Amino acid sequence: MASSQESSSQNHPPAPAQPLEYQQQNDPQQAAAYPYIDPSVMNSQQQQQQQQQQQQQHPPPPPGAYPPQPYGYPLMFYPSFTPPYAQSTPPKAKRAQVRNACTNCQKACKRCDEVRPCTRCTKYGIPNECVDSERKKRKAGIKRGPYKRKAPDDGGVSSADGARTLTPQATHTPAPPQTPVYPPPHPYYPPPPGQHPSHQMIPIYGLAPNGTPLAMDGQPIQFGTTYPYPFAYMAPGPPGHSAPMHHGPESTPMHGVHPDSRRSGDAGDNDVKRPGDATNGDDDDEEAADDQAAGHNASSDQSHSSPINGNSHPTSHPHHPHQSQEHMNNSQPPYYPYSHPGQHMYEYAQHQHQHHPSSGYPYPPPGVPAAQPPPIHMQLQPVPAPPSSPPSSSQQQPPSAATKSAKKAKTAKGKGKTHDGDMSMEGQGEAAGTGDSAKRSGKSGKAKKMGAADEGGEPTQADVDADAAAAVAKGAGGGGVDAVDGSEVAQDREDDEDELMD
DNA sequence: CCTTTCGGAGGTTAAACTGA
DNA sequence: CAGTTTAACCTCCGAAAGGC
Ligand SMILES: [Zn+2]
Ligand SMILES: [Zn+2]
Repeated sequence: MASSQESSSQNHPPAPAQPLEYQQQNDPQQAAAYPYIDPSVMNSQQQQQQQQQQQQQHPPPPPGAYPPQPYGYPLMFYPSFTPPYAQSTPPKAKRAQVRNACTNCQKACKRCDEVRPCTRCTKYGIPNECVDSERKKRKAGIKRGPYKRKAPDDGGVSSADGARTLTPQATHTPAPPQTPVYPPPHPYYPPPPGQHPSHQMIPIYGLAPNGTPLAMDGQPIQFGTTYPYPFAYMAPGPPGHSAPMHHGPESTPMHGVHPDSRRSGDAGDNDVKRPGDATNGDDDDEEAADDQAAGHNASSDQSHSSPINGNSHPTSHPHHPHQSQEHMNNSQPPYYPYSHPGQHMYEYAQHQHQHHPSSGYPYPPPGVPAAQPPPIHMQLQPVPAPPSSPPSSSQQQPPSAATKSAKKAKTAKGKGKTHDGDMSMEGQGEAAGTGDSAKRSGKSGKAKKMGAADEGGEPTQADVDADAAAAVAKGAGGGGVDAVDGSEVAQDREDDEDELMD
């Protein structure tokens, strides 16, 4: 089964009507859009863990329990959820995510895949530069408060100290007393030990022409009212396909938290204190510390802190403030200037120093048809050097390189976007990052297009040409990105750290 | 129009806890 | 010590800003 998809599917209810991107997974030709992760690609540990998780959450249905699915993918619903097809905007399927993006993709903040060289690098003709990004080891020794334990009976979660938290169901379902109660379609699989009945899943055997989910008996499953057995339990997809075996809030790693409420403090229980809150040090403090490290003052950060996150957003995602702060643990020297109190210091750093490598990449390289990428497991062979592309000696410049220099110049100028404070910081960062940009300079500063289209995008000829040019420019230098790229991140980090030290 | 920026949603998984 | 819970760490989508 698709690794990331598998495990991640626990977090989010895939939509009955699969968004195009995700549907494409069924289409070998478009598999790369949302890569199907070949099990063979994932390491045994992954598989093991996934299996483990699956089994923890729900016992697999007996073989042949379900008739063949008209759709290879699961359909499930949260309680009281208006069926997606009844909504104007179908919910998004869960996003597939690789375990570890390659450095190029990471820098570009673009989708990578499990194979190496990754599809993207391959497409850009820089397979040899495709190396796994380094993953930071998780901090150990961080104390947490007592864990909440699930209360099997009431659908609630009780904390060790007696505090109670609502489960997703409780949170998202008003649970009107007079709401009709439907018996679970038969067959269904009993919830795992200790799991609340409301977590049971309904097998959906298909969809009526109008999109109504059908139970095994062919009868439409009622939605739109509180449904006691709201979760669809999708039968496994056809052989060779990765149909998640289970879904639903309970199966998410965030246990008992609706996917939409994962951000702590959401789900209406803002008062519930995370265990970490008690022991982990104050978020604000951390942020402040971070700010300091970043040469900021807290207030400015605050001001630019996302309107959604911190300040005005009515339905702010409380988790985000937290998420952002998690990067600011003062116990750990920041790698980057966190001019953004927000999360994604990684990406942010990238933005600061690299200006989206992606934009520097020709996509696909000249001469390479922009057609559908092959399925991942077939993407191992590097794209032959594009005919029109001069750099025969070296590969094309990675997306990053081309744009970086040009951009850096810009940014350094103080080109401000919306957040002045940030920008100023960014400016500093840029300045500091000069070394890097210098390294990258010498390449054409021409910015290329890729942006939105990105993975699936079709680069214009101009882009391609530009990239080619860039590649040439760079190619002369030899070295290639791999030298630069591989160490780029580390280098950047070092730079940043140095800055911070000051 | 195109590229870049970056806010932030969402996924993964290892460390902390917990109960047996 | 295995199972559970939590959050640290990470990916990358997609809208908005800015430049040409
Ligand atoms: Zn990649
Ligand atoms: Zn790669």
